[in-house]
Parts: sequence; structure tokens; C-alpha cells
Amino acid sequence: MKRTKIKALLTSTAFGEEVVVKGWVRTKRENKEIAFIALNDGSIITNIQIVVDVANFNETILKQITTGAAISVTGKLIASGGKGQSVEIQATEIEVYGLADPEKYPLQPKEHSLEFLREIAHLRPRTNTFSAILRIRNTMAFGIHKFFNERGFVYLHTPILTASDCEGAGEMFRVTTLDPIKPPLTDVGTVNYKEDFFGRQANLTVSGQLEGELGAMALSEIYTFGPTFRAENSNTARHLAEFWMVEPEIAFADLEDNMNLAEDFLKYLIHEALENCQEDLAFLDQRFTKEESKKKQEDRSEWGLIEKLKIVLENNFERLTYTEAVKILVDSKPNKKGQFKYPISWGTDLQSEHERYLVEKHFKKPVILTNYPREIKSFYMKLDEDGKTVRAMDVLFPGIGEIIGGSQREEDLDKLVMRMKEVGLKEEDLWWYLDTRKFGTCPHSGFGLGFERLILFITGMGNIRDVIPFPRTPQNCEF
RNA sequence: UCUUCCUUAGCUCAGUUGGUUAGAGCACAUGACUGUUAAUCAUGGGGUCCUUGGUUCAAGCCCAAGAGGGAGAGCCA
Repeated sequence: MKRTKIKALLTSTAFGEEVVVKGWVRTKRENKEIAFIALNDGSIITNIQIVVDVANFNETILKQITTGAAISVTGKLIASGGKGQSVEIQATEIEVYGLADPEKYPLQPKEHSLEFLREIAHLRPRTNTFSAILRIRNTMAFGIHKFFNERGFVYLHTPILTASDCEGAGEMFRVTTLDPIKPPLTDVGTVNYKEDFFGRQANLTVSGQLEGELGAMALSEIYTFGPTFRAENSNTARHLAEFWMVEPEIAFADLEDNMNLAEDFLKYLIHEALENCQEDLAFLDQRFTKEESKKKQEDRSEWGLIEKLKIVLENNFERLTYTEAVKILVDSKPNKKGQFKYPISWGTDLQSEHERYLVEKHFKKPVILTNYPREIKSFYMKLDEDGKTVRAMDVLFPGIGEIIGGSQREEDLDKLVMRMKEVGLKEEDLWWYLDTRKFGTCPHSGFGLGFERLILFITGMGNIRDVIPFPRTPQNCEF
């Protein structure tokens, strides 16, 4: 008989029908004559209750049904005879696929710390919190494709292996097939990468943007969505060595088009989550409230998780220039009282505390900062008329900080080459990139969204290591 | 990479001024119980107090170094 997923059974009213469910045991409660098994198969956060008349089953089978065991249950779908659920299954037959020794199975029917669960990342998808996060992550990934597909964007597969060392987005992971102990050497004693697999140094990509621009200059609107790698030694709750990034690139678009796309995009995804992940969000909302209540009053979020999502959905993002933001910060109370650790002055990058003040205290909603000083931004960003600032934009979210970074690109060949010289990039290394400015150049814009940071915001989790199945961070590549 | 905090039972954590036999809750095992909701009640088993070295009559507790983890910062998405 065909197995039915628990998600379908919980809303079914086909009482009296025989069904088969398969899943993993969460808990078993037993007395002399009747036992209750809470079974979960990952299709939905809610368990289905299996009712077992102890007399009808042999004792050894019942003993094998412990927390974590994989079982198959055949039985009748019935209206529940107890409170707490509307349907349950009266079991007629139970098969145990896999035991889980209760003395050794690490997931006990109790709350675990996230730090402990990180050490058993191979089993944590079996918890409510992580299954909820992973289902939401799936919905968001699907939503990204939906959003762009509805708007005629082409999904462009940019390479993961790359030889360009020029973007300056961060430290790179080197990829090589050379013998690490005895690599071939050049005459001057350095490693001879001409003998390496690609005949030159290769790395894992830190961004698909440059290749994305190549695509946009032919297909008009493209996006990339894939893993990205940064070998930065950053140990924070917001950074991973391997993370997923979404990078749309649009031809014939200026910074304002770019901001509109970014705002529409984020709102679309939040709407998708609210529409399609109600049970999981309700669970995470409760969790969020509980976590917040443990914090000090002044650090607590003013809103619940779902409330927060709705506020972002219903309000326009505040758009202002870097220069205006600096003015607000200079005039702010914490600055006048000397409460900022870092001084504010035009020309330096804003610190986390400054961004947080703007988003969480001053505007109390997402903020898009634009037109940053050229010195603190990348070479490919379009120079403003004053020559001092560039058409960059950062979307700042409460609790997350920068969730999107983007810009209108410099389409003028001479200005782009000038900027490359300023930052020490060689023209010959990026000859293919510069060709787009030589042949049919046009205004174009794009941005990058850190996928895990979006998931952090939507799930209300505090550490980025908990919103990716298998996190890669410095000193940690387990699983 | 920097600052700071933490490491005691499977998990979460107490452990006083350094004092002789290291505790709790949960989990687990056994028993009781006719519908439970992380069931309840009773009983029981379970310890390299992160590692190494030092101070001391005596170290879970004090000192030093190391390992692992958290939070904040920098870099960024």
C-alpha cells in the first residue's frame, strides 16, 4: 500500500480509511493497555499521533519503538479520541525499519541548545526548529526562482571555479591538483601554476557578478543563485565560508530601478514565507518570543517575528544617501552623548553600531543607503557627477545589518579603466569584462543578496550557522 | 585576527571562604497507571569536574599554557 505523508493526513477527513505512514518516532507514551506514538516525517512540523492497543502487538516490537526509530504504521485514520489533535491513526500493523538505541541517541525528547545541535548537525534536521528552518529555506529558494521567472529574468549559471583574482570581494580558496608537498617550481623557486590543472592559479568564486554582467549585456535581465566561497577568517554570527548568493543584473537600469527591484524582491519573498510557511513560522514565532524574553529589556525586539515580517512587507523602505545618513548620525543623541564607540565622519564606512541606530532606533524599518564615497566601494560602481561618490546601495535590515549590496555599474570604459588603475587592477586580467564596455556598453545595475541572511531574518534565528544545513566556518568542516 | 565570557553526568546547569563520600532537573532503565500530549508517580544506574603543568597538608574551586565553544568587533553578503 502506498504511503501517505503526514501533512496530507492531518487535513484529511477520510475517517475509517486504511492508511500507511512512515516516519521517525518523536516520543512514545505508554501505559498498561494503550500507547501513543508521536510520529514525524518532515512533511510538516506537526506530528501525527499513532494509537496502539498494547494487547494487539507483541512486546518486542513495542520495545523497539523508541525516540528516533524509523517505523512504518498501517492503520485506520480516525477522529481523535483525545484533546490536542483532530485526527490520529489507530494502528493495526507496525514495522520497525531502524532502531535508535535510547541510551545513545543524542536527540532526547527535550529542548537542546543550538550549540549542542551544531555538534550533531547530521541529526538536527530531525528537530522541530531545524526542520522548520529547512522547509522555509526551501520555500525561499523556490520563491527566488519564481520571482525572477515571473519577470522574465534568465537564470544564468556562473562558474564556481574561476581564475579571476581581481574582484577584491575577499580572500579566496585556492583550487589546485598539484602535489602539496612537492609542487613543481619555476626557475625563481615559486610554485609553477603553469603545470596546474588549468595552467594557471584557480580559486573558488567569491561572486558571480562579473560573469553576471556579461550575461545581462546579452539577455537583458539575468540572475545567478549559487554557492559562494570566502576564505576570510571571520568568526561572527553573520558570516560563513560557504554561503549562497543571489545576484540579479539588469541592463538599461539605473540605481533607482535597482532599488525598486531589491525592495520588490525582498517583499515578495517575505510574502511567500507568510503565505506558504504558516505552521513553521508560527512555531518559530513562539520560539523567537521565548528567546527574546531571555534578553535584557533594552536588547529585546519590539515586535514578534511574524509582526516584524508584516511591518517590512507593509512599509516602504527608507531611502537616503550616505551623506544624509552621516548628518543624521552626527546630530543623533547617542553621538552627542558620546555613546558611539567609533566616531562618525564623512568618508569612512559606517560601523555596525551606526547602521543599527539608523535601522532599529531612528527609522524603525529597512533602510537603503546610497551614494557612498568612492574610496570605500568597489571599482565597478558608477561614479556620480561630483566625482566623490558612487551609485552604490546597501539595504540594511533590523538585526541583520547589510542584507543586500548593489550598485549601478560604471559603463564608461575610460572611467572604469581609471578606477581599476586606482585600486591596482590590471586591464589584461579583466580584458573580457572590459570588452562589455567596448562593444555595446549600456547603463546597467545589479545587487547581491546573502541568502542565509535573508533566512536569518525570516526565521528569527540569531546565528547564520543555524540556517544552513551544514555550516562551513573557520576551523569547522565537519559533515 | 582582536576583545571578552564559558568548559562539572547523555543534555541544561548548581557547586559557598580551597576541606575529606561532587549535586539538581531533564533524559535513560525498572515498576505502577484505561486516552496520553515534552504524560504523571515511585525506585535505580550513570562522573577523565576540557587537557597539561604549577601553588598547597589539601584543588571542581587559585595560577600558567594549550584545546574547544559562545558573544561582540573588524572584513563583508
